[in-house]
Amino acid sequence: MAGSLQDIRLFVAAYEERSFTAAAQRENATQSGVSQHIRKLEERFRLSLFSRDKGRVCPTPAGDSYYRACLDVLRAHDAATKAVQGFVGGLEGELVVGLMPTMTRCVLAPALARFTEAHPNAAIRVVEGYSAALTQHVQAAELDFAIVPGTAGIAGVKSRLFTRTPEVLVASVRHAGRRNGEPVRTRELGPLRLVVPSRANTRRLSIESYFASNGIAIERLLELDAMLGTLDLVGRSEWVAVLPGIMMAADPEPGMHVINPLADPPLTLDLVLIEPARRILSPLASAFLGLLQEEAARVNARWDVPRPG
Amino acid sequence: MAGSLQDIRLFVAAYEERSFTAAAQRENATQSGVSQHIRKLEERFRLSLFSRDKGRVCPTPAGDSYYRACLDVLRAHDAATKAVQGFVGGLEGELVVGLMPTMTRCVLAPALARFTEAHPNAAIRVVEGYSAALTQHVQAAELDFAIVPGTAGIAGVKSRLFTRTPEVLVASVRHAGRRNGEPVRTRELGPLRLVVPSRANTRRLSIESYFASNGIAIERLLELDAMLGTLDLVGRSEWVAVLPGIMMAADPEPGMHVINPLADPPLTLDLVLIEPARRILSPLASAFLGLLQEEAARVNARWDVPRPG
DNA sequence: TTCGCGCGATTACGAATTCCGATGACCGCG
DNA sequence: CGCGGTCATCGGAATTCGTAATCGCGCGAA
Repeated sequence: MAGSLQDIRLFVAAYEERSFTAAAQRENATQSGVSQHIRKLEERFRLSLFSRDKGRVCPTPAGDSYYRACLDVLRAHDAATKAVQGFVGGLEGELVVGLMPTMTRCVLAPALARFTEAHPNAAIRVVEGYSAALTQHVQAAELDFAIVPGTAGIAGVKSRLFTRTPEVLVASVRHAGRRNGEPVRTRELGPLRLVVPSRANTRRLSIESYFASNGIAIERLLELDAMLGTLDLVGRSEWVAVLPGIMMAADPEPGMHVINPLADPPLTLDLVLIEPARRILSPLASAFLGLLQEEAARVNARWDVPRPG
Repeated sequence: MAGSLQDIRLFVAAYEERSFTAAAQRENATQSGVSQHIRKLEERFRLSLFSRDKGRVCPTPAGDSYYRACLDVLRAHDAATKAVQGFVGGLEGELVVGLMPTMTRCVLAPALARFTEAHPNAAIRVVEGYSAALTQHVQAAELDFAIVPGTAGIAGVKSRLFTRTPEVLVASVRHAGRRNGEPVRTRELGPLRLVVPSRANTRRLSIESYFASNGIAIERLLELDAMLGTLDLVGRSEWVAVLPGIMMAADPEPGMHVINPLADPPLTLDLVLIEPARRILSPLASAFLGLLQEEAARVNARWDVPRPG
């Protein structure tokens, strides 16, 4: 009842060769097969595609028209095949990972680009969130894994160090008297207007204790959980913030911020990988994790202090 | 090895329904069949088109891409089917007819238009020629039929009257003092500069004898076998010609010629249909002949003289 | 004219494919 | 834990497909 591609292939061959026999050879079939297929078409359409008299086969007007249309079909089929071939190679499957904004700002994009390139037929979904929400999702095994700030162990969640990144001081280029990139000594810091995350955020505690134990005066404290808002405020005012270096490697608005790693002593942030304890990382998850780790290392290298000697 | 349209149909249905079972119902197949077809595709491409986990099928990126390409294939196939459906109805076959210029000037075009409309899948070829050549081709059975001026019987050729058309006097609108269309009496004709066909043409004899037996003076005689040239010459000079009315019903350059049927007595030309004696007219040939005859009658009516009373 | 020769149509039969129905595994839900 | 839904799988039936052999026809050579 319904047409098949073989009909069309053989018809096209017969049309182009002007011979059933030649068409059969070209298409690795037999003259009889070609004849049958074309007869099937003619019966379905209730009209003849070829005129067979005088020993030669030559197309009728309907055959001419059908031939041109059939070329489109074959071209489309070829295109479909080629389209899908672009997805071969690489791993397959689905992947959902949770990342905190610290990771999504600089590291995610290049890792994602390499991942989709290497595994075109993998479906990946990234959810951005803070540690509490991400940990919860990992517990529920709704995420293959997540990257969060180092925390205490949690039931049902397996964790290990993902990377360590220096915390950096971020200030406006117009108000800070420092050169971008060079380490800043704590004793050189005057009284600061400091933007910090809320107490729900793990980093808040370490930042406060760092400033306290190094005797740095804090002129004012502003609690802000919005990362984009923090960066904007810092860029336009005398407020400064302490942020993970891994997210400040590339400034989307160059020249707006001055970024200086905290040195003497340094303050670092540990990012840990958490995954559902009951599962093991899928090959796809491992692949993406590897890429994330490579990109994280590349970005962290930006803040490597040249050692003396 | 090679893809089939059924693969594509079922894949598309499964993609759109997001369910093998629903796809099977839609395509009048079984869930098992759908599953097998899609597995076949996936094995050929060596990648998965659907992700089957958690009880639902959802397309992979490759599946998405393949789906879009498959729509093009199905559209193209539909277009091919519809294209050929435009040719159903009417007769089929091949037809070669021979016509003299007398027929091709006014009668052929409308007959051809109606013919191709009514029999879209028929292949028709018209060869233009003069009676000798056409008769020869009919003898050789290379033509289904031909229309030629009435002649004596010829071996191997069956003939019968096709139509009778009045001969008309054609002159330049600038040199003739007559109104277009009205009959001209022989005695009103002064000495003429007359263009005639060569002696090979059947009409030459009848034209000469007509002028002789009606005592019309011929100032000069010009032998011209080129029909287009004759018309052009007549349109631009004092030369006149006698031509079959059936070919002068529509003047391609209106206002150039004055055309007057010869009356008192009238001169007419008999056109006869000739066909190979050993064959009978194919249905296609009959159909075209009928149309030619209708159009000839319509054109001849242009010269009907309103009868008194 | 007659005789091959080439080409397509037709037929019958064996092979391959497709299709179907039943069964099994899996998941979410009650 | 059973229930209803899904898809995968399997074996056999039905269909399609390819093949070989044969026939008819037109053409060209003898």
